[in-house]
Amino acid sequence: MSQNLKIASWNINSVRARLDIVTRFLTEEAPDILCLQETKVMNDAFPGGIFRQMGYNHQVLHGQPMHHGVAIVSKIPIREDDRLDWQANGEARHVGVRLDNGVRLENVYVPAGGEVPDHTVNPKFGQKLAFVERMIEWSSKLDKPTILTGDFNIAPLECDVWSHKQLIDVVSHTEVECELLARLQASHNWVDIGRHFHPAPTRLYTWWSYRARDWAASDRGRRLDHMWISPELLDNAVSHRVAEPCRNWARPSDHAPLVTEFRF
DNA sequence: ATGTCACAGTAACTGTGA
Repeated sequence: MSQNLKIASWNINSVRARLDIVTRFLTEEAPDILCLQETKVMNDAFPGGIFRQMGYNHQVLHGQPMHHGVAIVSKIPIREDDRLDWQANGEARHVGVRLDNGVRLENVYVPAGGEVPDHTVNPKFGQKLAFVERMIEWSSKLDKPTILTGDFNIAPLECDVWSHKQLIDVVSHTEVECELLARLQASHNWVDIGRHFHPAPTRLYTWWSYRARDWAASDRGRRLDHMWISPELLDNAVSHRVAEPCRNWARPSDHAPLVTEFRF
């Protein structure tokens, strides 16, 4: 007996400010599980009742005041596995759960890394690199089929940004970041499910700055959000797409959701 | 490219992070 499972991931840029669009998304898309990043809310102020009304009765929250914060809401049982602190500074950037079928689901919000891609003058950039280094140590020891998703804040391929030439020195697309992400991918032979279903150089942006006068017309996007799976799950993956229209909804997040369907 | 968001502290702004 096979089970269909739809998993979505969305950097929501404040879950409270986005209640209208997140509920619209759940109504239209009806994923079984939604991974959120940048919830920007403490756990006791998380609008869990709204999600419960929509059938998302299983919720694992890892929030903090003001910044960052991740959460997983689900229609099917999820059991909390861990909440790791890959920066060792107390920020809420990861939560991992286990599904009843034994698959792990890891939801991560990698640090943006500040403006200047030089850790000697910008400590945030160093923290971002250290964060991913610790992820590599963790990832290389994983021994269960795992789905790793979230806002990685790195656009790894030339076709993952609107201009490779103009962004090569911009944090999110620098050589050191792209190499680090490649090492993370190699550490578990992760399958980049976005590129599995939409091979390079297909345009597959997930983020567009708020600062553009017309985000869609200029289309200066980057692929910062990702869903990776253990190789043994590849046969279970049915489809994957970026729900780009959500970027055009009223009071949008600057990220669009990822939607992946599995069959187990 | 100083453009646009959200949050919190202090009271219509400023600072921070993105």
